[in-house]
Amino acid sequence: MENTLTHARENFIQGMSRISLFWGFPRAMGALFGAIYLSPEPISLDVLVEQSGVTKGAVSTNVRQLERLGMVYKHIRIGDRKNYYTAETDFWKIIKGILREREKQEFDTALKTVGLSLEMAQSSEISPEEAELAAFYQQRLGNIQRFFHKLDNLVAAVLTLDEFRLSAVQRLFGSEDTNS
Amino acid sequence: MENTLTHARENFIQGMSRISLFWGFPRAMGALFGAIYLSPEPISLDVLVEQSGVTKGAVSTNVRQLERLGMVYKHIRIGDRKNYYTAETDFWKIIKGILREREKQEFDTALKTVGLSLEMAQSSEISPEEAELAAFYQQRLGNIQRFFHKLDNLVAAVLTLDEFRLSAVQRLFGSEDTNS
DNA sequence: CTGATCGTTTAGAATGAACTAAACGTAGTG
DNA sequence: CACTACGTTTAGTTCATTCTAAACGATCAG
Repeated sequence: MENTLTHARENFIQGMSRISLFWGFPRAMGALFGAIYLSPEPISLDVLVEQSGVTKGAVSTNVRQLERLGMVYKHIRIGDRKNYYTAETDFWKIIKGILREREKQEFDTALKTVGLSLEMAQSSEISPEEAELAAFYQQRLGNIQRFFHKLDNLVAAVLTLDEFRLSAVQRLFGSEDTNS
Repeated sequence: MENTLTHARENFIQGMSRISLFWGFPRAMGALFGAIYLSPEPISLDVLVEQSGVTKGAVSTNVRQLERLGMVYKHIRIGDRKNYYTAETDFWKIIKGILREREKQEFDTALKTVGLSLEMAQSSEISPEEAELAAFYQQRLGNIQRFFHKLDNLVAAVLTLDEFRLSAVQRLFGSEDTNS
């Protein structure tokens, strides 16, 4: 336990918990990914329990989430009832997976809602004395709708980038490695 | 209440609540921004209470958050103790503000944590029999550190884009307005 | 068939954030 | 100087999510 590498791992796992939480995932998910990522061989559920400090049930649940997001992979060995996990090491791929998973879907419902309000504001049942307000609504709702479309397209565009083009884009803008 | 425009507004406010929640903000924040955004004139706190269905205390708190994020502006009228608010309509500016506010800071702490673990893994106090594992840790931690740096730079790059260049970038990739 | 060892599921507890309601302070008004 | 009309703060409650612990079911070994 007073091992330096163990400390490094524990610190990393803790950091990944924070990050996970920040991105709206359960704390345990980050911790588990951290542990799996720092395992040189496929890691089993019981070792995960020990290294991450998460109970068995939670490990079972959260590891499945990770799998669903394409962040880890399950390995089954013949004649061995344990499950072993390895981490996806292509982070860019992970990001893309997550964006696809949640951002996309949420964007659609957002657009649908704004669209509905916009339709209402364009409705013919609006009395003359409200015409001015209706025009204002139409303008504002139209603007936000266009913006969401733009953002949606931007995200979609980013999703088409592969690792190679990503670097290219970054070089395009700047300040690569200005520190340390 | 059976007014069409009112329905449009209520639907929009509700949608903004969802979005707010999704981005990790309180539900009330989105609702309030929605109400302010759809007000043709600077809107006062009591009207906000009425339109958003949020209580006075919460309005006071959340509206200040919105102000801090640069999403709304406070207007004071001489000889009038009420506060009036208007919405920032440049959404790109808003996004940038939010990114600066949270993403940036969180990225820094993430990088610091990974850096610390990496240092530990490079420590000289590591026994020979752990050398192999240490090398593995160094590799993995180095990789994730580089990735975070890349991502950080990417976000920073996006933050430098103004409305004009943004459109240019989007046109660069694609599918502008393929629907509706 | 029995026992042991897995992973999964579930019911309940704990945690933390956000909302409500009410008290508070303050600034204008008559 | 009261009185009223504001915005702010706070204490307590509600609510949703996540974690734990334990029961469960299934699979493999002997």
